Order: sequence, then C-alpha cells, then structure tokens
Amino acid sequence: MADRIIQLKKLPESPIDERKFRINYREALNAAQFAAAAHRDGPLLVIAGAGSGKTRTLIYRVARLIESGAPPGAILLLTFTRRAAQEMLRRVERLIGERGGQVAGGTFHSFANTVLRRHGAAIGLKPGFTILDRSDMEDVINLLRGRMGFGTKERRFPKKGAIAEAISMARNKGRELKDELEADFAHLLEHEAEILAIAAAYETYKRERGLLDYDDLLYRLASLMREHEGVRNRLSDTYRHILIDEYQDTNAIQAELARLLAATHQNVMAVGDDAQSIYSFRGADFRNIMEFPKLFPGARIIKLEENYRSLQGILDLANEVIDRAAEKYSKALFTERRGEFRPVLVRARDEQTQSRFVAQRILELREEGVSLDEIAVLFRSSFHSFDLELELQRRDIPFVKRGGFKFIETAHIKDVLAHLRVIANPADAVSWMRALTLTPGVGARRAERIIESIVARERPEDALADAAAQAGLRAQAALDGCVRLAATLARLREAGRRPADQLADVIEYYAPLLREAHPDDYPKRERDLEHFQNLAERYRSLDAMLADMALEPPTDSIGDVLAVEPEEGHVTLSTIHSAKGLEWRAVFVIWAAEGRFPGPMSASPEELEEERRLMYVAATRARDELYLTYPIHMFDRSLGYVMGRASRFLDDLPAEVLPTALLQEEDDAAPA
DNA sequence: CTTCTCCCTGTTTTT
DNA sequence: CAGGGAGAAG
Repeated sequence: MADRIIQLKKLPESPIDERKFRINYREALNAAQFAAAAHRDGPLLVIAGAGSGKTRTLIYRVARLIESGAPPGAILLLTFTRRAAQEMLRRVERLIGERGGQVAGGTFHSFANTVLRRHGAAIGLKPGFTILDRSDMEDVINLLRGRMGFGTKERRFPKKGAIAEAISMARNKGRELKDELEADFAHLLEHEAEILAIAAAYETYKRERGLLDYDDLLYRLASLMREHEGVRNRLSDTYRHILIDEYQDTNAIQAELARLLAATHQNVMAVGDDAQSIYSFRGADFRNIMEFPKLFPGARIIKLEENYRSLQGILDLANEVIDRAAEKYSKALFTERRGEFRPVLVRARDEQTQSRFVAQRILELREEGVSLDEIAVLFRSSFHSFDLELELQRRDIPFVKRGGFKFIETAHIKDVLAHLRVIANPADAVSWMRALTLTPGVGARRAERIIESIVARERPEDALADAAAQAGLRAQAALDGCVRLAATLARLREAGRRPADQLADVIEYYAPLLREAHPDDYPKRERDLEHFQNLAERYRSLDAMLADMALEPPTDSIGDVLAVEPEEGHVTLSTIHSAKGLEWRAVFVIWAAEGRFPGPMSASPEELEEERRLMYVAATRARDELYLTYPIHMFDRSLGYVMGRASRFLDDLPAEVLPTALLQEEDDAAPA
C-alpha cells in the first residue's frame, strides 16, 4: 500500500517580514525600485531611465543588504567618477548611519590601484609604482619615438596623441593593436610598423620602471585575477556584493573585471541606461549592457521607467530626441510631475548675445528665489563656455566649472609634481626628464644622457652633479642648476617628511624658475601652487597623494569669483560628460548648433548616434526648466561669420515639443 | 650638437 | 594656450 501523500506547500515568493527593517523600503521606493533593492543573491541588471531613481535604488539596496546582515565592508560599489562614488557613499551613510562609511567604493581605476598595491607582487609589480596620466603616456611615447629615430626626417609622422589613443583604445577593447589600427585608425596604417614598435617599447619601458598607465590599472588587475586563482577567490570572498553604476559605459576589460570579482558568488548588480552611453571614445560599448545576461546567465532584469526628476514637457523633448536614434531604445520616460513648462530653443544673434541671455535669465531665476546651486549651463566641449565665463565674471555671478582643463594638468603643477614623483619612484624617467629640462642649459638630449647614467641608483640625485658634467654641460649656470636640483631632491628624501612639507620645498626651489619662464602671468600660476599646497595638507603619505593626483584629481577649477559671498552658492558650468548622473532645477544647453554639437569631429554614423545620446543626457539633467540656445551668427576661423544652424538633434522637432524664441534688444520692439 | 625663442596652428568628451 | 616646427644663438 502506497504511503499517503502530503503536499508541501510552496512558500510565497517573499516571506521576508518587512517589519524587521528599520527603513520602510516599500514606502520609500516604487514597485520596480523595491524589487531591485530587495533582491538578495545572484546577478541583477537594472535598466534605469534618466531620472528614474537609479542612485536611490542603489543606495537603498546597499542599506537593505546591510540591514539583512551583510557586513558593510563586503559591499563594493564601483562607479566611473569619484564624485558619483563619494555622493553615493555619503547618502548611504546618511541613510543607515556610520556603518555605511565602511562600504568599499570608488572608481574602477582607484579600486584597481588599491588592489594592485597590495597584491601586485604576484604579477611582478612593485607596490611603489607610479601612475601615468594621459599626458605622461604621451611624453613617454614621444621620448621613445625620438630614441627610435622615427619622425625625424619624415614630416608626416603621426602625433604622439594619435599613437597614444590607438594604443589605449586597443587595450580597452581587448584587441591586438594591429587589428585596432586596421579597424579604426586607417589613417595611421602607413606607419603601422613603427607604431607597433613604439607600442612594444612602451610596454617594456613601463615594466622596467614601475609605471602603469590608466589602461594598465584595469588590464593588470584583470591579469592578476585571471592568473592567480588564490587572489581571485580572496577578492571575490572579500566583496560578496558587487554593485556597478553606469554599466552602459563599461568597456570589455571592466566587464571582465565584473565577472572575475563575482567568481565565487555571482552577486553582481549592474545599473545603467543604454540610451545614456556616451563614453565610446574610451572603449565603452553600450552593447555591454545588453550582453550582461550572457555574461551572467540567469540574471534577473528590472526596468525603471518612471521619471521623478523632470516635468513632462522636458521628457517629451528627451523622448523625441532619442526616438530618432537609429538603434531603438527600450524605454519611454513618463512622469506624474505636472507643470506648464516647455523647453525653449532660443536663437541668439551671436555668441555674445547668447551669453547675455544666459546670464540675464540666471539673474532672473535668482530673483525668483532659485538658488544658484540649482542652475547649470552645459555644453559639448569645455571651450564653448569661454565667452560665457567672461560674461558671468562681468556680472559677478559666481560659478564653478567642471570638466575640461583641470589645474592639475597645467604645466606648473606638473612641473612640481615631477620632483615629488622622482622621490617616490627614482626610476621614473619621465619625471626626471621634466625636472631636469627645467634647469636652464639642460635640454632633452643632455637630460636623457644624465638620466641614463643615474636612473638605476637608489638615490639618483647623489650622482646628478657628476653626470651633468659628463653629459657635456659646460656652462657654470647650468651646472649650478643641477647642483641645486640635487640638493633639493636630497632634502625631499629625508626620512619622515610630510608630503605638504616636501611640496613646500619643491615650490621654494621652483618659484624662481616659474617667474623666469612666465614673466607675464606667474602670479596666477603661483596661486595655483598655493592651492595645491593647501590640498597637500590632507595627505600623510607621498604615494597616496601622487596616486590621488593621477586618479582623482581635484576637478573644479576655481573661478576667480569664488570668494564672493559663498553662501549664495554658485552656478555650475559643465561639459555634458561631467554632468552625467547629476540634476539641476534649471539647465541651459549652449551652442546647440551644427558644427559644435555635434562637433566637427563626429562624422561616422556611430559617432553621430553617440552625440544624439549626449543631447539626451543633457536634456534629462533638467528638473523644471530647460533652455537650449545657439547663435545665428557664428564665427569660423577660416570663413569669418557664418550662419549658425540649430543642432540636427533639435532641428526637426515639432514646435509643440520645442518652441523657438528669438532674442530682441529692449528698445527694438516687444520682448521675445 | 643643443638649446632657446618665436610664430604658427588647431582645440571633444575622461579615468 | 600649448605643442610643434623652424631658425637663431650658445
């Protein structure tokens, strides 16, 4: 006789008692957001439209993981910019208290830096490696090109920037340089053999001297984890929950890092928006986000489509812009937010008028009670704001500018840094080159000879004076200069010195050289050095300071007006790239004109598609008000004044979605 | 042979 | 505005 069968009932999907949590997640989040935040284990992909509470969802998921018992240190939050990382960690801390501060987080690059300094020995890395930024990379390439004798006779050898770009792109796409050149750098193929030789020499050079460029940080971390199962499992066990923001901007290596980090648990949450992929120039491919379910089989997919940021009129515009994209995107944004506002396309007479309009409207907004902190002006390329910066200065409107040139990239800061880097890594020949050629009478040739004879030493500066004499330096002034440099470096190397004091010594040594080199504008540059000095005070180790300067440099170039009444806030001027993930109550997009946005460099259909997404990103930064402007008369260097046309991304939009306005002088007629 | 100086050009976007 | 090239000067 058969046993009696008793049916065991399946428990309902979510038996979790919400009351055990301190935070009321159901109240704080909508259904889709809640599903994402409450997700426990296994891969999860969140496709989140602009303004759909993506960051909020991430933060609540972190909080919930911790409330469910995950140690904060086991949660790793990877982002693309330091600002995004800091902002998130701050909000986590506010939500759940100081334990939130123990959550690990940062950019892919800074995470790689930390891991490689600790575990890099397994792949032959010294912990004291130096990080090369893009211009350092170009300096090395230039040095090698010279050494190898390329481009001296021939006129048309590719520029160092082009070579660096090709090398970097190949790395980020995980391709052979040869293939990359053939696919995307056809114009360099003429010099293929030389470029390949330079690339090979570049690799050797970096390895011999303990140098890593940005791409190496990711690439070597991936090799480390691929080749060393022990390290891989240790890292994966340490970080039981990996959360990745802006996944649409990952490239091939970053996707692999995600896979490697999740080796022992598959707990990866990726958040992104395919319509906001704007980093293909860095090797990012928005198809990555589509491939996520292939990389992590069984991934759960959640879409966030409701927008909490913008008024419907602004979303209508954004939807129209992205609707016209060649590749169709999966979402249409909608919102419950009601309001009359429609975005406006403002046609200004010329650039000056455009600037005047923006400045005037900013002042009006301030009159209406909008804080300057709630206003941003966005543009395609950082130089587009030059005229506006002057206008804002004229009217005493405080602003900060994000993106574009950072003060860390200016020659005088790099000069000062070079001296510190030589102390941190005596084998860093690029920095030696920079420091040495600053002394009068020493140029590239002699500097190289000097470096060759001293660079292998532990304290190269001890041999500096002799080497200088042997390198053919005759002039007493030049020899004296080398002696002074050696003395300064020797002092820097004394044990137990604070980075800030070391920097002060360098600046003392460097100040006369700076005045000599820039008699016209050295006061401005000295102010930058002072600013740098202040920044240095926070660091306890030179290595940490140098790594930060390469990976997470201070981004805001402080406008001269910053000191004016700081309590009233400041307008943000930003490239669209740097504005990613941020929002403001009122947003201006200037230079929304053909030839600027899209710019002249965007020719291929793919590039134009990316420009379109960029416009979409720009528009969706605005909460309540959005103004797009362009000048009717644009100045072109070769043609003089030409007629400006509205950006093709706005040109064909229906007038209900984007009405136009023309600016008029006050006494001309009725106001526009 | 090297360095310095002056004039030109041409400028995305970022870790 | 800086990076590169050409030519002058050390």
